[in-house]
Amino acid sequence: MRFSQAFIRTTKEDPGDAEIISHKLLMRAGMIRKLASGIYIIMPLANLTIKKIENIIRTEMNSAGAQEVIMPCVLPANLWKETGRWEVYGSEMLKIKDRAEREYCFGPTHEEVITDLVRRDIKSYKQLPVILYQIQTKFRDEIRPRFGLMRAREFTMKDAYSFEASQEQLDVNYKKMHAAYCNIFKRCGLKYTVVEADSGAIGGSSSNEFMVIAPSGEDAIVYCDKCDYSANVEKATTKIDKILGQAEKPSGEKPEKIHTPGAATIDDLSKFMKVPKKKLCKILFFTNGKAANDGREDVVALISGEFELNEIKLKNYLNFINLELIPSEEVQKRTGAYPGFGGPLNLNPNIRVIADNSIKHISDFVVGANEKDYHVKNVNLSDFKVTDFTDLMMVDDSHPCPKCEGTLKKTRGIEVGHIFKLGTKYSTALGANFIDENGQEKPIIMGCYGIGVGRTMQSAVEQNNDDNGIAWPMPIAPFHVILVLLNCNDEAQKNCAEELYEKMKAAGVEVIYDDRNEKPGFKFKDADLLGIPIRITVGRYVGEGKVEFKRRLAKEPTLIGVNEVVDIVKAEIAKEIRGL
RNA sequence: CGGGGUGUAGCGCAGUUGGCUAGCGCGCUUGCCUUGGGAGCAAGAAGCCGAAGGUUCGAGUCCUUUCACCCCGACCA
Repeated sequence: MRFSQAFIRTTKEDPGDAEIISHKLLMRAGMIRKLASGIYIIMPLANLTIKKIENIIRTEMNSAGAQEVIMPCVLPANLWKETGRWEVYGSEMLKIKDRAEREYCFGPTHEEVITDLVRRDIKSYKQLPVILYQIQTKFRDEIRPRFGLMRAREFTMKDAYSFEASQEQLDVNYKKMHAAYCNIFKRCGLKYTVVEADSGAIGGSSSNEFMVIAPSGEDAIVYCDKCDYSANVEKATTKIDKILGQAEKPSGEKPEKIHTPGAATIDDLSKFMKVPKKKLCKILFFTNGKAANDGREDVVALISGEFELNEIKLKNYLNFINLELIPSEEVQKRTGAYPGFGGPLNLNPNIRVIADNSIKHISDFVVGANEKDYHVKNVNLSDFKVTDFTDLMMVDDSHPCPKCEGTLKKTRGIEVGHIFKLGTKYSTALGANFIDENGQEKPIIMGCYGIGVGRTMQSAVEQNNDDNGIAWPMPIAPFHVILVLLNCNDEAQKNCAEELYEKMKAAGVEVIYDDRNEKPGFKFKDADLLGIPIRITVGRYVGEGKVEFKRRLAKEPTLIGVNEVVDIVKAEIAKEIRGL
């Protein structure tokens, strides 16, 4: 490709609406353009990278035994109503109607469609297992799109679905997919980690996320400094007894009301009463948010003041679709607690009280008195009712590893892939059954596996850049080589560059040839911004039969012979693409 | 949806207490000049100041409504 003819427009300045480096660089390099909030145009240069990522995904999926299909992006409502997700998925689903007022949505995910497909065509265990995948456009009407392709509303996703006759088969396929994902992200040149994850709205039993480590990541993850444990904080656990110790025997002293004027937060109260945070009982008030006459349920959550409450864990435990805080002005009426000075004593008798396991590890603790400016000390578990104990705590940096004697470290990640063991959630809902070897009808067991293609591209930029621009990993670079002709008016240089361009093309090297009549500095800046891994500069050494070879992140170029260029370049490319 | 902010040329921005002809930088066009890290000079094109309504002799500027976009939170590949 000649740069002079390429549809590439770079800018010197950062766009006004980009926040993170990868978004700025993709915009400045002219690789993506915004059409509307969360809706982007993939420009020709970015498309080359996208296609490379897709092909890496394809080869890995195919070699894991998956078969590519293409499902529609406009999906009829009836399937979604069958599984109940027409309502559950909520306003994130873009719903549309055709001319006959029939309802559709723009597919946010494809479990319903693929399960419907399979239930029609698979009847016997002999047809199982099977894995299908597609690379296709999804639309999710995100509450808040941001960071360019990182959280777009319209985006390209590779979604794969596996169908099995037994849990063992699912385990095998899940492992295959796990391995394929590792290969994919490795080949894309990403530094990533696999974490235990919450399965969220998709559902299912266990799941893993593939996280690209980056400070701009939207997810907090923890990993052990000694073993291989790592998890999304949404899911992470720890050893509470290593933090809090075992509960001491209650002192036997009676609960006693204490005047604590203005001490409405854990920090204030801890200082005021000179009691460690862990011996304060934090109380929070949640609801599933429905209207009072429409199945609304309020709950009270308790946790030691040492910890933060993990709302995801609570939401999952309660099996709520929605979890929100009760507005503080309504807390008293609905729960019997006084906000700021709330406690588990004398709550409304029919309200559910869910306590974090940490409460079991403390004794003679302090709770709110449900009265302004008062708390109660010397309280123990026997003094109030708890409906259920469960794990509700938010694991944090330096907490103990749940699996070994190590310590957890916290960092941030970008979720580029997510794999789930779905089980029979969708097959049961849609009646996707098969006959097993004993003639018994059973629901098909399923797994599903997603990769954000655009997000993967942008993550690669987020991890591979410097002050001058992008530095693409070789396997996903839009071009491997940028050939820079420094002075268009110099016949010797021009002839040399033209000849090299033709030779490289003939040798199958993916090369962009900067033949524009611009000054050298201008061209170098663009070459760096675009992030092409190898730069060949045709300049002042042409007379000596030499040109300059420079890797994108190298400080200085090295001189190589004009006749060596093709071989050197090909070797360099092969090394990195094969090496990964 | 709650909170905060921004809409002025393709991009990045300035425009004060309302004032006459709306500016700057980058980019774009033409010419000259120039060729090792986003050169210089000259000439030029390009704007319904997001939209609608209002106040006023007069609105980019004040008021009302509305739309779009961005940031912080809950959601996700």
